[in-house]
Amino acid sequence: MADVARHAGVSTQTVSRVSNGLSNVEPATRDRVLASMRELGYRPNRAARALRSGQYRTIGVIMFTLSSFGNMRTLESISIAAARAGYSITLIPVEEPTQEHVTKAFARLAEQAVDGIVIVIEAHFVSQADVELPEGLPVVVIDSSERDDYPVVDTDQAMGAQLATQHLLDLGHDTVWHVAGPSDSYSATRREASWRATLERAGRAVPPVVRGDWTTASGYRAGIDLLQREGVTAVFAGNDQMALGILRAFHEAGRRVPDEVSVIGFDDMAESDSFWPPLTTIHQRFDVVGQTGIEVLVAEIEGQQALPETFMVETRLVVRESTGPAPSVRLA
Amino acid sequence: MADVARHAGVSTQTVSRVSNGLSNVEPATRDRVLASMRELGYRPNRAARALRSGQYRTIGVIMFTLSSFGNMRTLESISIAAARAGYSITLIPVEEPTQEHVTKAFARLAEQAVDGIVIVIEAHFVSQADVELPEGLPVVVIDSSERDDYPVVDTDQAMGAQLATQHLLDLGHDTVWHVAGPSDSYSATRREASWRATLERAGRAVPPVVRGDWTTASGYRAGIDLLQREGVTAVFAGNDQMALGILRAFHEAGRRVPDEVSVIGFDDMAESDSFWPPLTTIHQRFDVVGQTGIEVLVAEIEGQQALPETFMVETRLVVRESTGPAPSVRLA
DNA sequence: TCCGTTCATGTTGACGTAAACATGGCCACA
DNA sequence: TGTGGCCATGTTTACGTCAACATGAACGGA
Repeated sequence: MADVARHAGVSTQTVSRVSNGLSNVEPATRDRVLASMRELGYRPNRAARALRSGQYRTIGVIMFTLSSFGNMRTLESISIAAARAGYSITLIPVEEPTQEHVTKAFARLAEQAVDGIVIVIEAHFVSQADVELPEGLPVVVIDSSERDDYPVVDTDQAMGAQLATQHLLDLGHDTVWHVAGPSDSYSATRREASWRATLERAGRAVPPVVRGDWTTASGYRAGIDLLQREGVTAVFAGNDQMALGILRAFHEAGRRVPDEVSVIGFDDMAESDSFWPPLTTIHQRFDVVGQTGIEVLVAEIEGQQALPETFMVETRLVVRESTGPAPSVRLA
Repeated sequence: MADVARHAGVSTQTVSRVSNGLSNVEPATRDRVLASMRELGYRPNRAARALRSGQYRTIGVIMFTLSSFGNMRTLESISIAAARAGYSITLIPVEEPTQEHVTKAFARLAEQAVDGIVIVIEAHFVSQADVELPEGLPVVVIDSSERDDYPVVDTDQAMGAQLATQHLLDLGHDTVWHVAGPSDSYSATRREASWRATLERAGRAVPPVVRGDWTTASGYRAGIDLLQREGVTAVFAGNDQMALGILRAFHEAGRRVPDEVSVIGFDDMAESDSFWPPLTTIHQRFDVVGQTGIEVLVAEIEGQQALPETFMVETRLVVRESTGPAPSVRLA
C-alpha cells in the first residue's frame, strides 16, 4: 500500500479510500491511484483489514461431510448466497458422525476467523458435543430441532411426510408402510411422527416401522423385509436413496411397481426422475433452506440481535410413476 | 491477550509463548496462563496472527458448485485432508458454468486470504478466464489437462475408458457404443479418445458418438436414440448418471439389460449398486484425488517450489449386473 | 568468589490497514 | 474583503500478535 501511495504520489490513506470505494476522492486522484494499484499488482491484505475492522467477512459452515444429497445442495446454496452477500465460506468438515469428531470440529471452529456460523449437524450431536462457541458469535442452525438460543431454518418435515402419506391414502391404499431413517436423526423422527399422525387421523392401522440408515443398502434390506410381510401395497421411504434400494429389492423379487406396490421417497434427488420407475417423492427446497440460513445469519451479523426464531421451508409433492392406485381398488 | 497477561501476572509475550506451545516456559507459569486463558475465554486472533506471520493457514477451493457426484466427493476429501494438515478450506463457488461467472469467481479468489488454491474447474474455462492469480501463490489443478505451469492431479481417464471398453469387448460384443459427456469437457474428450483408441486397437468398427451433457435427462435422450439404431449390444456411458438415463430408456422400451444390451457407467456413484440392474462401472478414487491434491499443495506452500508435475490416480472396473455376454455369443 | 552461560521472562517494534483527527485551499455569503 | 464552512488530502495511531533483542536470576566451573 505504501508502494502504491509513493508511486501515485499520494498518502496511504488516500489509497485506502480508493481501495474501499469511499466517496470523497477527486476523480483524477482516484484514477491515478487505480492505475498505480494495477501496475504494482496491489492486493489489499485481508488479515490487516480484518485486524483493523474486526470483521472477517467470512462465514463458517460446520456439517457432516457432504455425504448426503441434501447437505450438498444446502452447502451449494449457502455458498452462493454468501458470495452474493459479500461473504466467504469456510468449511469445517466433520470426518465421521461421532461425538468425538463433532467436538473436534467445534474446537477447530472456535479458532476460525469467522463472523458467524451455520450449523448443519444432527441436533443431538450438537447438544451433546462439548461445545464452547465464542460468546456473541452469530449462529444459525439448519435442519435441526427448534432451539430457544439460536434461529433455526428447517424444512417442514411434518408437512412433507403428511403429503406423502396422504397421497398414498388418496390412491386407495388401506395403509402406508414406512421405512424410516435412523432413530437418532431429528428429520427421521419428525417424518415418522407425521406419518403416524396422518394414518391415525385417517383411522388407519399403523404398521410397524422398518428402520434404515438413509443408505440404499439399508433400503434394499428394508425392501426384502417388506416382501415377506402381508398386505404391503404402499411404502413411504424416508429418503430417495432408501426408496431406490426398496425398488431394487422389489424388482429382484418380481414385485411390480406401482401395479402391485407403490413407493414414495423424500428429497427429490437429481436422479430420482430417472429411477425405474421414475420416483414419486417429496421435493425439498434445499436452495431455499441455504439461502434463508444465510439471510438470517447476515442479518444477525450486520443488524441487531436477531430474535431466535424458526423459519419453515415448505415441501411439495412430485408425482411420477412409482405410485398408483391400490391393487384392490384397481380390481373393483 | 493483554487481559490474560494482566490476569496471570505475566507479559503478553509469555502468553504468546504459551499460546503457541513454545518450549521455554516454566510449567507453573504455563499452567497459570492456561488457567487465565480459560477463565477469560481467550481466543487467539487469527487476523493478527496472519498479519504477523503472513500465513493464513487457509486453502481456497474454486469449483463449479457441487453439481456433480465427483466434485462433491473431491471436495469432501479435500476438506478432510486439509483439516488434517491444519488448514481451513475457503470455498469459492462458481454460480454457473459460464465464462463470466468463472472470471468473477477468480476475482473473488484474488482478494481471499489464502495460502494456496485448488482449482477444480474445466480446463478451457480456466485458460479463457480473465485470470490474474496473485503471483507466487501456490496452485494445484485437479481433473484438468496437463499444464506446464502448475501441478495437476487427475484421474486416469484413459485407463478407465479402456477398462470399460475392453470389458465389453471381452464379453464378446462386436463393438461398443459411447454416450459421451459434453465436447468441451476435458474428462469427456479423454474418455472418448481412449474408447476410440481401444476399439481401433482391437480392429473394431467405431460407431458414431452419442453426445450427452452428464445429466440423467441427456442419458435418457441418448438411450432413446440408441434404441433406434441397429446392432447396439453394448453401451459405455460417460458417467453413471447418463447410464441411469439410458437404463430408463431401455426399460421403457422393454429392452432387457444385460440380456439384450449391456451398459457400463463411469464414476461409481454411491447409488449405482442399487440401480436396476446394479450398474457395472468404473470406480473413481475421488478421495485419493482430493487427498493427493492437498498433499501436493501443502508441500508447495510449506516446502520449496514444487516442480509442475502430473499425478495420475488409478481407476478400477467394478463388475455388477448391467453387463453380460453379447446376445450372439449367448446363442452360439 | 568471580565470571560466563543458560534459561525464563520482559520490552520494543513492526506487520498493513483504516478511523480519527489535522491541514490547507477554495468558495459562498455577508 | 473578511469569515465560516466544506472538501480533498495528509498525519497519527491502534488493532493483536510475535520476532528480536534485553534483562536478570540461577548455576557451574575455575
